[in-house]
Amino acid sequence: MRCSEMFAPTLREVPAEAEVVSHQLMLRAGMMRKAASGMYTYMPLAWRVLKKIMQIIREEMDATGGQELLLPIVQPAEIWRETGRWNVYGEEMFRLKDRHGREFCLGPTHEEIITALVKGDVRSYRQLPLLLYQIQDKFRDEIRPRFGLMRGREFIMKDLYSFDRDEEGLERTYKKMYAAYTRIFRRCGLHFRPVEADSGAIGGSATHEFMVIADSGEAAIVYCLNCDYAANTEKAECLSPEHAAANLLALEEVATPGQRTIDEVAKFLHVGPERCLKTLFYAADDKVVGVIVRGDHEVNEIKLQNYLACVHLALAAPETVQALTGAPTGYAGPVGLKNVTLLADYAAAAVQNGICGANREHAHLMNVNSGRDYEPRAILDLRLITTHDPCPRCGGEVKFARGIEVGQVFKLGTKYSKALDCSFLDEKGQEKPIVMGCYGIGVSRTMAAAIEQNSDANGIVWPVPIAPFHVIVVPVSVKDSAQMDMAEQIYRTLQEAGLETAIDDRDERPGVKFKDADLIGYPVRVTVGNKAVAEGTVEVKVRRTGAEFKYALDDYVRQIKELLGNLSDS
RNA sequence: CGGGACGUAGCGCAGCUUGGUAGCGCACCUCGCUUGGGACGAGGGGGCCGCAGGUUCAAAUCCUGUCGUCCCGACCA
Repeated sequence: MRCSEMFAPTLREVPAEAEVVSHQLMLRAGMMRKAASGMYTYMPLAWRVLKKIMQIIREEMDATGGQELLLPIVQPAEIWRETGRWNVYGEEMFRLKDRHGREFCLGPTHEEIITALVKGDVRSYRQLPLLLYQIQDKFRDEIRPRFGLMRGREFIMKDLYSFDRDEEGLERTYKKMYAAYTRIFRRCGLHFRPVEADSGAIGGSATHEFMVIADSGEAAIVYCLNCDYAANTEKAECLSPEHAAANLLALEEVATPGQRTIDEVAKFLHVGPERCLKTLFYAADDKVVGVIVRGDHEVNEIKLQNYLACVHLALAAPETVQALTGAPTGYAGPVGLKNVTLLADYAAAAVQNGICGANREHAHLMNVNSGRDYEPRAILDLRLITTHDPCPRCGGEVKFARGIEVGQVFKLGTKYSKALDCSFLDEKGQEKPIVMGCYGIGVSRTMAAAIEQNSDANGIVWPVPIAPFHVIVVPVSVKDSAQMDMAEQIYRTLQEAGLETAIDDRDERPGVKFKDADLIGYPVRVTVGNKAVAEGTVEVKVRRTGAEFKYALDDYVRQIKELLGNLSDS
């Protein structure tokens, strides 16, 4: 590729709209432009990267027995109504009507339509297992698109759906896909971690997310320093603490004028926040529930929602709290509360002689004990894990990290096959629902995640396997025919050797070309200037390390290949 | 959906308070000069100031509405 012909308009300045580094650099490197909020055009350089990522995915999916197909983007409402998700998906789904007034959506995911397909054409256990996948654009009308490709409204996704005859089959498929995902992200050159996750709206049982570790990630994960446990904090289990016997003191009301928050109350009464009980009220669909956690803990709404099996969950309005407790927010407590279901977190119920709101303004209760002073409907794990918690597997120390979710593997079970009546006949002629799994990879997000993880002050530092080109040849002056002849010669030779090579034949000053090369992130740069011509050597600079080498004319191809190989391994 | 901010040339911005018909840097075009990390000189092209109303002799500037974009939030009483 000749840079003089390449459509990759680079920008010196950072567009004001870009916040995260991947977004800034892709705009600056001339890789993408915005069409609308959350919707982007992928320009040639980005498309080369995306094709490489997709190629890696295809190879690994095919190796696992997957077969690629292409499903419609526009899907009829009918099949979504059958699974109940036409309503569950809510505002996040792009909806449209055809000229006859029939309803459709732009596919946010494809479980429905693929299940409908398989239902029509799979009859026998002999046709199972079946692994079908597709790579294409998906649409989700995010509340708030942000961070460029990280959370777009149109994005490229790979989805594989598996159809097995039973749970054992699903388990085998799941393990194969998990292994394939590990290979895919490793091949992309990413630093990542699979974590246990919550299955969320899609439903199903076991699920893992593949997280690219990056501080800009939207997801918080927790991992154990001792064993290989790692989980999304939404999912991470908190163990029930050991119950220690203690002297239960008499309940006592104290005046706490103007002290509303846990911090204020704890400081005012000279106790740690772990002695306090935080009582929150949630509106769960059309009911209200009270949730008690320790003062230094936070409610995990995912766990709460899963327990309640509700569709909508949000903190109750202050007026609701006032009506239930008879006090303004800040003075709520479980003691004496009627007419509301109370749930307590393990750690909260274990607090002895604790402190909580008295359900009267400017007053709190001391020496509150679960079982004596209040009786929750249930005591369970309802909070977010902290770094003070032990690893739920081995008891070791846990740490937090942030991650970008680039892939997720799900055991769906029979949720969709039952809803859509997708079944097969086994050897005995018995009809059974197909057991499903689904496995997604955010392709465009993976590209962004790769940049989040691989950039410096000068621009992108592509991992070799997904770099748009391997090598850029930069003649210092295109007006110098000796330089140009040598550059062209090297360019042709590298191409013939199978390396994806670009030559910056633009009539620009060398500084401009070097800056652009760094920005775009070619892993290896060959500079052809007077020195190279005079010495008859090939000057090579490695983008990632900045290391420079001089190679002999009869050996540089091998050397560059070796360099690229070493870069891929690290 | 709530809060904040912003829409002026491809990009980054000034001008708006104190209305008088638009400017700077980069990019782009031409010529010269230059060529090892975003040169320099000269000349040039490009904007109905997001859009629609209103006020006014006159609106980028004031008012109203609307659309778009970005950030924070939609959570811990």
